[in-house]
Amino acid sequence: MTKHPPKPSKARVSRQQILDAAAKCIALKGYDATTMREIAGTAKFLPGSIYYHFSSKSELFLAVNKEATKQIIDRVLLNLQGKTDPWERIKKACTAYLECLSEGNYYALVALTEFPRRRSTEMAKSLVQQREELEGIFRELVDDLPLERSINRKYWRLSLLGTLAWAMIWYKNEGDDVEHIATTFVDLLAHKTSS
Amino acid sequence: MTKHPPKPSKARVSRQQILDAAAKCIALKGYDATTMREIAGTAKFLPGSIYYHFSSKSELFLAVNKEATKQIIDRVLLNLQGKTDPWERIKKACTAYLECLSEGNYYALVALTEFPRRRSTEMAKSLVQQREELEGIFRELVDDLPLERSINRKYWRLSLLGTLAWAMIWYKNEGDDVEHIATTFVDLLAHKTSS
Amino acid sequence: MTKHPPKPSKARVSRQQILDAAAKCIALKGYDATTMREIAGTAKFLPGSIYYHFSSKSELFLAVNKEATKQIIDRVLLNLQGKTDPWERIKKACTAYLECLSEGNYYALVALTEFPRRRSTEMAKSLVQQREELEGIFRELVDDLPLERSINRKYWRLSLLGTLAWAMIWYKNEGDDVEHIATTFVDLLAHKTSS
Amino acid sequence: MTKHPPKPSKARVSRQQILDAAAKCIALKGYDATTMREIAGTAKFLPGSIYYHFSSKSELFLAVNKEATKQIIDRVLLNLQGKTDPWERIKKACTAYLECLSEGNYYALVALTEFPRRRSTEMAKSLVQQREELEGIFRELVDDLPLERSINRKYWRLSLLGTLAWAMIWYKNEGDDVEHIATTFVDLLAHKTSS
DNA sequence: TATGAATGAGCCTTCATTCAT
DNA sequence: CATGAATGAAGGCTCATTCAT
Repeated sequence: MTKHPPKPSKARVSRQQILDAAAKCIALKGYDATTMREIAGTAKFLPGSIYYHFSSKSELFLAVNKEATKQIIDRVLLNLQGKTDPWERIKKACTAYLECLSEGNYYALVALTEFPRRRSTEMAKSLVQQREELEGIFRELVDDLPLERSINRKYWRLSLLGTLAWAMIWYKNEGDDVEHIATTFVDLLAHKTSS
Repeated sequence: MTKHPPKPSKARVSRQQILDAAAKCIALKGYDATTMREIAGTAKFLPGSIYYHFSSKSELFLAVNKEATKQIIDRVLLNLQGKTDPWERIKKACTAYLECLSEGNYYALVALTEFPRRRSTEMAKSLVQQREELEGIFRELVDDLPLERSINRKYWRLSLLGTLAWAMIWYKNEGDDVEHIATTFVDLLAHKTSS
Repeated sequence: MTKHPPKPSKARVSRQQILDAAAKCIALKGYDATTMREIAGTAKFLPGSIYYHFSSKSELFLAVNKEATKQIIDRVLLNLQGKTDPWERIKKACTAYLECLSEGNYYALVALTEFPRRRSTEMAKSLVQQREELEGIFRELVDDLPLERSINRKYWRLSLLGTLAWAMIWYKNEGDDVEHIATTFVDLLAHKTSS
Repeated sequence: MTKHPPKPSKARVSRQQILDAAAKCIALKGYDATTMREIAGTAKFLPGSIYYHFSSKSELFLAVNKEATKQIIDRVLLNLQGKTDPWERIKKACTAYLECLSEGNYYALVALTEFPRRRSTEMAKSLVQQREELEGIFRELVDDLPLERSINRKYWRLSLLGTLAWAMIWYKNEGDDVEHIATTFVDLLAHKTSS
């Protein structure tokens, strides 16, 4: 007997539309500069309608952020499936991360550009919490690497994460594919010459 | 004949106060969430008074950003004085960069957290332009490094800049001094073991 | 042949629930500050459902007010049953009036606190009309009193009604019972010393 | 040397205009149904301008209420000047009270129609506090009356206040002058025949 | 009958900006 | 130079109401 997928009620569909619209707007203009009217317009709703699905702008934002980290994590886990070599695993994870930054996926951009520091204490806490699982995965991946004993794994990891995050600043969808870039970055830190 | 320091007219003093206040506010809450009233309040002016010194919010922001990059650049150049060894030079530059991120200097934080992408085309152009000189310095420093031929200097530089920028996310003014951190990061990419 | 009580159809029950909820909300916060959502919530309905029973907020309000005056009138008439002495009759009427103001009966509170003056002409007319029967009863009761010829019965009545209405401002359900209070008030105006 | 009255700065004038407009709107439609836009329009300001003088709708309302009680109190005290006979004094006070209810004075109407019970705890406290001074004056006036020992002064006072407050419901600016009405009311309770 | 979902007007408030003084 | 006062557009959010199911 097969398990039925949850019936996509009208509400669920609308929620998704709004979420997508919010992700796009926030990714492009930032949370503060994004208006509920814009989000509504992008989702083809009227302004008031959003509030049937989300009780406030901040709640909507938190939902977008949650979805964003979920998408990155899912992509990373997908890329890791069946891989066992530690170096290959971390390269695959980085590839996933960069794939998420490819144009068109606004969620990931939100997760990387909205700094918790700027939000209210309460929101900040939620944001940090949501991001923690992702960071945890990278921590494990780095811990599994056969690095020379003298190397500080914490800084190694921070360097890699910074390198990846910075890609959102300079990466344009032209030429170099993300897998190559990811490999190159890991190799730079791995003290190997990239292939 | 001695060189007179620029006479600190009342206007210049006020300008500086406003600039400082704006830097602080924008660093802490972001450009969009910062109001002219807040800036005025922080600088102990009334909102209208700002407009004697800056014609608009965006102009004020641009001025802050200019000052921000200037401060980083000055600090980097200061640290480079008298240094000739390429590895020492890049480490010193990184140290300067991280020093600027230390708590208390709001300017640097502005330069790193306000993404041009989010601004109008015109503002974005100005922002990118203002940051270019700083990037140029790092480009030269990297170009001067005796890296193995197989290494892609562009990605090497991007990795380093990302690593440094990411520090604003995790760096807290506790324990480890910035010089040590900077050295560690360069060594990680330099294929050396940090001391 | 027995008289069947009106069959409590589901609709009638719902109607009553909504009416009660509306009375409570309006009594506590006033018509303008009461939302259909609150009423629905209090009645354990969804907002849209109210509109099956009442075509608009104002219609619902009018229905509440009608019920409110009906309840006061019924109570007054009940208290008057079998009484023939004019002074006793008016005291009993006042007692009924004050009883209705006792905590728990939100209807009466609505009738006393929602001033027609504030409503649209049309609504105001309805409200005044609904209240007229009650006022008429008091007019008759006062007319039946053996007052000295020099006394202006209109002002006497207005004074009594004002006195009673004002009770909603200061009356707390503590100590003195309403019958005693009612008697006292009538005696004050009757030029007698209350017992 | 005469004392200069405080120079009516522009701000003070504006404040008064807004206050007057608010009093009128709130008197006619009630606090909840009155919008800041209406108040602004009535005062010939733009909506945003109000907030230069009052930080919120509720603060504005509290200011109106304060002014309202002040006006009634001032009028009462004025009418009491030079009067020493207790009966004459209370009649004069009632006259003042009714004068304030005359059409055109919207402040007094606000004070009588906006029940603290319906406001937030904080606002309610302010409202009650503001009204207390007025009530205190009437308490003293009643205490000074040579009433028969058997009469409960508290209920006597409450009856008079209710009688006066109720006037706002039925009083129309036609015919009978307020002094006559006030006298009549006091006489009704005073066990005298009105002149 | 009742509900889930959407509507669009309207509310309180804030904002960057202006300008006479 | 700086301010007090005003502006008017826009922002987040709520509301009475509707209607297909």
